[in-house]
Amino acid sequence: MAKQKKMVEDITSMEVDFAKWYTDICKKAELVSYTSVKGCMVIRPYGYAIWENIQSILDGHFKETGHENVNMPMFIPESLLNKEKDHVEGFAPEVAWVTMGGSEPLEERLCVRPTSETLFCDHWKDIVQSYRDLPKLYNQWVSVVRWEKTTRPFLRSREFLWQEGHTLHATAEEAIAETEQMLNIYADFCEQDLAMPVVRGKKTESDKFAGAEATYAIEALMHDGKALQAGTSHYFGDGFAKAFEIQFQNKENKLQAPFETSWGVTTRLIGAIIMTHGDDNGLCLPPAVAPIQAVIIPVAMHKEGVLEKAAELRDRLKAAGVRVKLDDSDQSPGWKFSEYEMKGVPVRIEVGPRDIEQNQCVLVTRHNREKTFVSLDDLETAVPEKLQEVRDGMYRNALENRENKTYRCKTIDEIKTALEEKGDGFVHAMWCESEECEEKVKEETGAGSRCIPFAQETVSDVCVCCGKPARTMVLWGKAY
RNA sequence: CGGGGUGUGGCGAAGUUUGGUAUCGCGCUUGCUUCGGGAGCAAGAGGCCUCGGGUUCGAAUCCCGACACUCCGACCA
Repeated sequence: MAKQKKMVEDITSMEVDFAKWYTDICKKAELVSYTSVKGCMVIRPYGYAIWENIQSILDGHFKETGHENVNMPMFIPESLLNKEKDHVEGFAPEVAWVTMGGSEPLEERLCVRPTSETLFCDHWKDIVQSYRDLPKLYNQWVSVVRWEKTTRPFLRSREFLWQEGHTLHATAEEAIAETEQMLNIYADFCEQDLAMPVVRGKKTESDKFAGAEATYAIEALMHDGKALQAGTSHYFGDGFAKAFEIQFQNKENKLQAPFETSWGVTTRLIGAIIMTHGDDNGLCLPPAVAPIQAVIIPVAMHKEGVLEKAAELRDRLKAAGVRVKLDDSDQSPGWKFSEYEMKGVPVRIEVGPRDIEQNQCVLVTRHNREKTFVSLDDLETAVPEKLQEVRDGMYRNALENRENKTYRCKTIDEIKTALEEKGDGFVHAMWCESEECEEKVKEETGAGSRCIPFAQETVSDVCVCCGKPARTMVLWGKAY
């Protein structure tokens, strides 16, 4: 893409300072605002509307696959959190504690949920007796708290919004299938609706969720070459069930522990959208989740008939199912062009007296700024077509960026050279499956193991680190 | 949690070295003229200078402390 003239002077250029560019977008596009508590942010209406769209699409998929929504309390008694050993050890360093009720100290302190496995287990213990009670396919849309040391809007905040699915099954096979199904729902959603290519894979032993038998994840590559985990799905085996004494009678009339899964995506997805698609003019939103899919900007709107025509177009598009906004505020057209570009609205529609005379309007797509003239008669079909074009174009750009920044390396030196010369990115390299080698690669190159991709390829026969026979190909990268 | 940087109307900054009426640009309000890539003129409104303690006749400015933001590492969705 040709280098575009920078129109919004207030946004720091990506190339100058990517981190500052990111926070500029978050503030200028009115997605978030800071509060007086470190790491806690206001998600403003425009940012929250993106989340609502993410929610409604995913929630639909959850319901289609038989899940029900519930709501668990936000407090977990310390004794409950302590029941699964690996789980506590994983989360203890970052939980917030409630120790007082009013002015009275509590008998037992309560943790503000960092995740709710323990609550679901404690509940299931009471309600599951028979194989007929299974499976339990639950989900909740809530916020959780993790006392992070370094915080950034959407990417790492102390309180964040997410959905956490928790399911309980009679057999391991069924639970494993559930884990895979949910990972695929996430991956398809990211690729189709967020126009963001992801790598599906399994986390290494050292990187899996606290208490899990296996953790699966989708990994995306941001514009600056850093990796971002966009969603996870865990298989717990019967470890939690045993720790929490959940038992059911199977068809053979024997007591048995059930098998469990959990899976989640968070508001971090909004950060992923920003860093995958944004440019120096601002946000660029995938049409499926854009709060405004098309904005109508009347030109010379004081002239007779312009506003009326614009309002008519708005009503027609609304009836056609497009999330459309008519901006009839008294800012100049040029100001509005920049404003909605910064806010990432996928399609802009310009209508002025000249257009009306010729029964046409101008459609401009955000991701490439291409202009096309369209007959007003065809608007209801032309706009949805453009939205699809934007999604496809955004996906192609993101995929191209990822391909350009994916390196295949046979030695640690090759990794170092690639990252240094071509910039941060994904590295495909072989691994012997020893934790020492995993650790050493991270220490020497800065790139940790992101996952073991399902789509394997053979870069070499030997481990990138120790030279012993390789067992798997790992996706490496510097992570957010 | 370790190391740097910053904190002044909504936003971005000057002023801090050398203590003395809080300044500029953008934005905001009102009016008129404009309108196909951030319009022009005119008149206005808006500030316990992050917070808490000191020093001083007097503190945005000096001293001590807290908090927040931010960048670089370690940990993490």
